[in-house]
Amino acid sequence: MDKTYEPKNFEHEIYENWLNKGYFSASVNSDKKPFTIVMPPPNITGQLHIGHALDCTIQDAIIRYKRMQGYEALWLPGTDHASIATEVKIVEKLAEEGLTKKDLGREKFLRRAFEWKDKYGGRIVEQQQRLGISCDWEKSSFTMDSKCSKAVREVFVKMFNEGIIYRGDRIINWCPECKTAISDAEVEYESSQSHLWHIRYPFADGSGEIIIATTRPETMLGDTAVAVHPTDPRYKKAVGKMLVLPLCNREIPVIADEYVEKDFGTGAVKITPAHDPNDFEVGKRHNLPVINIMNGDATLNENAGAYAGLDRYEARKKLLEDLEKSGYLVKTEDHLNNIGHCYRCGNVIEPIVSKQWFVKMKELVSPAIAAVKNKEIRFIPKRFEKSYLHWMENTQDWCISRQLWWGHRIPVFYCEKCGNVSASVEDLEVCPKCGGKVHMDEDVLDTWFSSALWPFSTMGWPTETELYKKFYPTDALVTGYDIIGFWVSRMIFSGLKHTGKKPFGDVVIHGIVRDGLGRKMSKSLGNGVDPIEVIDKTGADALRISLVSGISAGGDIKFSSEKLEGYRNFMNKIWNAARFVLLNCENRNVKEIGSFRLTLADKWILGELNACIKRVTRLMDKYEIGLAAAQIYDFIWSEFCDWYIELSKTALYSDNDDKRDNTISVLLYVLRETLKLAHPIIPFITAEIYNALPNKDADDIMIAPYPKSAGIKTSTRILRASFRAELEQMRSVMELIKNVRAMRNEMNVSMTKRTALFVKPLGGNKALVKSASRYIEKLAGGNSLQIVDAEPEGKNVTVISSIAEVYIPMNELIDKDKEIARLNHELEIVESEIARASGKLANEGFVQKAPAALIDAEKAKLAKYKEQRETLKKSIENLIGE
RNA sequence: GGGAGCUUAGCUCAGUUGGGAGAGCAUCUGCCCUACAAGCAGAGGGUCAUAGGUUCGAACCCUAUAGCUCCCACCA
Repeated sequence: MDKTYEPKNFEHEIYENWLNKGYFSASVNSDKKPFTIVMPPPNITGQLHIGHALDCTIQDAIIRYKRMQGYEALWLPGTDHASIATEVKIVEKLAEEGLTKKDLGREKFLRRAFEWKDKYGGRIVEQQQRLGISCDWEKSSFTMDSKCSKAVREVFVKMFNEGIIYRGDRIINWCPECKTAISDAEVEYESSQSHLWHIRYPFADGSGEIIIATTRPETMLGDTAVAVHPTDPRYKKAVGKMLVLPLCNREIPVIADEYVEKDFGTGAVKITPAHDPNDFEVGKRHNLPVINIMNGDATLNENAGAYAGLDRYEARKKLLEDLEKSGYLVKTEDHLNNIGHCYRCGNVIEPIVSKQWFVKMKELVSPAIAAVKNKEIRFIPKRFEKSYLHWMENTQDWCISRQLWWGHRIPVFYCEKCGNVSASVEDLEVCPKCGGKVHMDEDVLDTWFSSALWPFSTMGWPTETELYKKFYPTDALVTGYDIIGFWVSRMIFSGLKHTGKKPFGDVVIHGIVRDGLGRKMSKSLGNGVDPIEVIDKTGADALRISLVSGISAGGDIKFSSEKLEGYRNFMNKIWNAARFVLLNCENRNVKEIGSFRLTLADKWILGELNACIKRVTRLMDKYEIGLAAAQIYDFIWSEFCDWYIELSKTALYSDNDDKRDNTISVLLYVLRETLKLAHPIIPFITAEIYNALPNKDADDIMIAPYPKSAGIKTSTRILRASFRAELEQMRSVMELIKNVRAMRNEMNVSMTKRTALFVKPLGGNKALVKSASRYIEKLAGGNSLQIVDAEPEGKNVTVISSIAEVYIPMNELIDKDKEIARLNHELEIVESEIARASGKLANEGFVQKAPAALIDAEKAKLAKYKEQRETLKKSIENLIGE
């Protein structure tokens, strides 16, 4: 092994080997219980960012864990065509060449898009592989490949025929730049300083006027009413009367509707059903006409009369001038309001009435709500259930048509002869009704329409493939909380509706990755992190574990170079620990655990390992990867390296071959199990070291059995591995050692200055102290150790602990006054402990109501501290008396 | 406006069913001791946001308040 950890030297080779061996591919013929994850498909718009790396790491950790536990683990990868996002990118690129979509035409445009997909889709796979993820590449899907497209068509036609998909007029968000409808979720609101214009609308009978307030005066050209609140006394008499729309000379009624807020503006609001979603609803309630005044490019149309042809903002300006001239404009107020922008191009969106395709949500939502409420589908953490239910309960019909080219073309065919509209899985040439010529709908489907089918379309549904039969429904879905509404909810109702089964059981939600300052990573801030650059620098494992550590329960995660460096150091620590073990293996006879007598330290580390396995398993089962990682970190660094390796040196550096064989066998065993424990999170380094082990229990670590806390399995039996008594014993030995070390530090006696140690065991701890004496001597800086019954003659430094007192002959190196001061400080601490414990025991309520075990423990502590108090007092007296 | 979450050491966060406040980083002290200076041994540092309540006992449970974050809806 190299002296320092150099991930570059082995990560690639290890990954190639995994691919060649076919370890990632799941078999439909296996007898093993399946465990399935489908990957949330990254958009093909570009390269992966750090958020994907997080998403992938979590999934990979889960799938590797399950695979090692003996499941037939399938992780199905793929990519998403990302209709609007990709189309925008391609249009941008065309613009660089001086071309437009129209110049190319639909067919050539799509060819370009597929070229784009091949290029960027491939790049994404390369990046994912650098991360080391173990998905079944051969089963990889793309939302527009033939099997996914087939599922899309099947679903569309089915829902069309059932009347769940319908075409209708609705207010949709129109992006005048992208020239397409975008869903509500794709609108981003930005608060901006605007104006509230007050405009006079006179009554038709000349009996006065109503003043309305608006932020979008140009839409008044499409007004078909003015609404007031039914209980508003100011307008009580006005309801039912007619108003003359200024500049248009059209008459519109005054209506009463609860929607109006009395306190806003003037309490009277103009109603423009064609250009405002709320007004549209009001219009429906009152049977108002709908007048659309706008073209797709946000210029005004012929309904705008004199303003036709003008851009929306020019029209606003001119209209305001005209209103002012003719005295209709009462006043202009400053007003802060939220304006919707297209999430892709940033243009101000325009609510417009238009003909679009919709999915009727009413019947779809109730089974989807029930599946979560009756715990068939579980959100982890649970609180996201509320997000989901809230979204589901408030969702409106889903607008699924987009005026784009890149995507699944809507499989609807219009007969030019008889006007029949039909949906078909196969392309139609002629009308199925009259045989007349048909043409296909020009629009494509919302990207999420195909994403919604992802858990089963990727497995070949509607065909009952072997894959589908074995692996569907899937087990876990891992994704960010930001797409619960967009995606998770739609997969749930789609799965239930089309396959009759829930698409997955557990929804594991994680947060988003932020920078060190807690800001979202974004291009404009320039604080994004390229996972590949990080991997080049520190290796994939360090990236993986630093992403996953510190995340818990759907919380956001901060990513910083300090954190990354910390985990890179951890990798180095593992590397060197393994090097230590392997270097000491030479010429040693490796034995099976259980075939020789274990020392106190051996039993202790095996007990700690066992406890660690238990905790890690429990956490992994709860998808708490971050907390599991923390447990592993702690065990490897604080217990295995800092203590056991140090303890093992007393045996390893002795000349007793038996002891050396035994110790190296324990070291190897613990190392191997620890590597397996950590492998799901840090696959490369664990695999590289595992390959070098003389005690491998599988051809490759990724197919080795995951450690179990049930006990240590040997060839003949299972050993109990909790070693509870030894854990306690060793911990008190460690406490003693630490106390001596702390004293040395305080008294400026470096560890290199070895001293004699006189140890006086307390209570029944003589045997324990005796068996641990070599450890104490070595780790507490002794050059000799003697077990005594009383403090030796002469000046000594006294160190107290719960199992023993340690006396170190004081030579000229240690100052007497300083030692007295130190002991007095110790005494203060002990006194305060005595006060605390006796106070507690003097509390009647505590003694009566607290559990007996707790009271006993408190009494024992009190006794121990009292004993320590005596020791300290005596030592101080001795020193003063000298 | 509706909903969710957060507030613990200088920073980033853990803290399982209520039972003596933890880790990493940073700071300070001392160490190159044959795995590792990307390291080792120590130390300092906290009114667990605030105010009440329940309890023998509260970081944890309940109520209110303040500050921050996110999601949803979007008021003309």
